[in-house]
Order: sequence, then C-alpha cells, then structure tokens
Amino acid sequence: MRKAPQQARSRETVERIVAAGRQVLVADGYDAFSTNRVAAAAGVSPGSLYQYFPDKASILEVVIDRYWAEVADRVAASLADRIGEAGPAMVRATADALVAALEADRALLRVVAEELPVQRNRERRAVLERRVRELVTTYLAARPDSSRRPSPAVASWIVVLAIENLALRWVLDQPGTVGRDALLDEMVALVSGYLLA
Amino acid sequence: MRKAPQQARSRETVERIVAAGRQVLVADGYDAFSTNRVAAAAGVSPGSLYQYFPDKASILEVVIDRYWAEVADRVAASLADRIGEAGPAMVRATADALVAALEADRALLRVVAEELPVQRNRERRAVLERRVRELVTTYLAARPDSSRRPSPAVASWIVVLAIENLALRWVLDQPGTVGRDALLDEMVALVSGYLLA
DNA sequence: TCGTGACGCGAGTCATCGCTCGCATTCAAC
DNA sequence: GTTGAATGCGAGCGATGACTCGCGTCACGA
Repeated sequence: MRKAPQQARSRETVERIVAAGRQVLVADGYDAFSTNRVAAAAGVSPGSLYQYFPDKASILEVVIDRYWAEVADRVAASLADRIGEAGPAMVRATADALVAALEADRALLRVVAEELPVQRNRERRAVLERRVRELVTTYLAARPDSSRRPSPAVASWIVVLAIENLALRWVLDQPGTVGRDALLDEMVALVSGYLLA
Repeated sequence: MRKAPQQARSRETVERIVAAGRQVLVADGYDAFSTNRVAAAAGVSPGSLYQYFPDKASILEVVIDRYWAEVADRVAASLADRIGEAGPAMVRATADALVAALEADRALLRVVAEELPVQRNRERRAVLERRVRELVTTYLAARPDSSRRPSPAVASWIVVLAIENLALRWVLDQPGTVGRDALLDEMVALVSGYLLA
C-alpha cells in the first residue's frame, strides 16, 4: 500500500477497488485485468487507484490474499473445532469444510487456480497447506499408535496434498461419476487405509 | 501453423523458434514471453516467426504440447510395460516413472505448472491424466475382487489425482523430510491401503 | 467561516508488444 | 543461367496499458 486511507470516503474507495479487482478477474479473466479496467469497474479514476496501490500487482495480491485467507479460515476453524473427535469423522468434516470453502466461489477459484501466473498465489496457498498440515501433524503425533511407520510429518504431508488436489479437481471439474458424498467417502477411505496400512 | 516449412532451412528455423520459446519461458518466465524476445533468442526476425506461426499463443502451445507429450509418453510407456505385474510393484514403477518424467526438466515444469495461464495447458494435462486413468481403470476392473466398493472408474480417478499432485509437489517443493524412496513407499502405501480398505 | 490537506479526476506520457509489409536473399527446377 | 517460389529481414504501425501530474473538490479542525 502506498498510502493508508484516512477518511471514511477513501476507505470505501479502496474497498471498491478491491471488489472491482475481484469482479474483473472473475468476469474477464487474468489477461483483461488492467488497471484501467479495474478503475472503471470500481467507478474510480486510474489516478485514484494509484493513490493507494503502488502498482497493478499489489491489487491482485490483495484479492488473492483475501481469497485464500477466507478458505484457510473456514478449513482451520472446522479442523480446530473437531480436534477431539475420532479420526474418520474428523477427516470427513475437514474434507467437507474444504470442499465447501472451494465451492463458495467456483468462478474465482477457477481463475485463481488455473489462470494466475503470480508467485504470490503459490505463497498464499502454501500458507493454507502449512496451517492444516501442522494441525494434522500434531493430531497424528498424539495418536496411541503413533510409533507406526509413516512419521507424523510425512504422513500429514501426504494426506494434506492428496486431499487438497482431490477437492480442488472435484470442485473445478465436477466429474459426473463422483457425487459429493461419494467424494467424501473415498477421501475418508483413502486416509484411513493409508494410516492403518 | 500458418504455413508448413518446405525446405530443410525453414524446418530448422521452426525448430529454432520452438526451442527458443522453451528457453525464453524457462529463463525469463511467462511475462517476458514476447514474440520479439523469442525471435531474438532464436536468432530470427519477428517477420520470419510469423511465416509459420499465426500468433504468439500458437508458439506457446507447441512448447506446452511437446512438454506434456514427453511426460505422458514416459509414464504411459512404463505403465504399459508392466500391465501384468502385481499391484504394488506396478504402482511403484508408475509413480517412479512419473516422478522421473517431472524431474527431467524441473525449471520448465515450474513455469508450466505454476505460471502458465493458458487454457491449452490444462487441456494437455487432462490428456495425460485421462490416458493413465483409463489404463488404471481397466487394470482395476480386471482384479479378482473387482466387485469391491470403490468402482474402478471412481477408484482410478482418486488414485491418479492423488498420486499426480504428490509427485508434482514433491518435485517442485523438494520437501526435506521426504526422500525419493520414501515418497514412492508412501505412494504405494496410500494406494494399497485405499484399494484394500 | 475559512484554510489546509486529503481526496479524486482523467487526459496524457512513455514504453512495450503483437503483428505486417515491402524488399532482399536463397534455393531448386528447367 | 534464368526464373519464380520459398525464405528471411527489420523498420514500423497501431493498439494497449501501466502509471503520472496538475488541477479541481471536499472534509474537517480551528
């Protein structure tokens, strides 16, 4: 941010710009994401935009950060709530929360996951993964049979990445052969089978 | 392609352009992938470039197509070779082939997987997935206990997507806690545990 | 009420880039 | 050797887009 907005008026301008950025991204795609277009969609002049954002990329960063923060919050909240429950139930609930979070804005997810060439995007996704992975690691380490073969750190890496991709592809590709409940069932089977193998 | 090269001279020009495209992509990233830059890297004038390629995107497409075709060929070849072997050995060999194929050009993989906003990229990756998934589906359908819960189509979808992401992330992120052999071990455990669950 | 700084505007600058076109050069067939 | 097609060149056109700057307008404290 180049300058912090001080009055309520300018705070709303910044909000409008970010919202317009999100909208332009969804409606027109990444290639059409130009500062002029974002400014127009926000009902703001290009000059005003540059009072608060140093460059085009920084607008994109805010949009991306907010999006992944939303997803991460929903998943982490669900996971933290059920930290005491039995394995399979917890896996199912977490997967459910992840799928739901990704379903919330499928259009934006598509652009963010398949179209954005920005490094910041990967960083933000990595933050989500790490957050979940750490929770899973501590859970696995506390298991009674934690001496078993896959070490908690490795096992959580495997489980989180596998589930993440399944959820992502399911939401974006909507394979006709796999219903939502079936997906969650298979995810539970995958994780349970792996941990008990 | 706008025009097919007829003489050996022009065939080599086209090759140089494609190679330069690949190199520019790796060295400078997607944002710097301009026709002028590719032409310069190929030691060719922009005009010559447009004799054979209708536009910038088509150059990118050729580069992407070739890359995923390389990966798909290696994986499919390995899988076809071992179609008769026992489950775990086949899983391990296939995962090994996939990881090896992705490791072959890590720099290009990074750009292709994390930076390219092109639709064509997803299409090509989907082709690879489908090829492998069909082989896996027929294998699963032929199993003695094929009446078991995960239907072959669903099971292969799950297995392929999970393994794919693990291989991709392992190659790109190189997590220190997971060695190459350990990765393959865990992949086998994941798949076996799931199918026998 | 008035003055000062925050805010907003939008035409315009500068650079880049995709792509073309007229011309020079090379190749191959006769 | 001549000729026509294939190939190659590179200056430059037209468009776009990131970003600026000088100038109005508005809010708020005194």
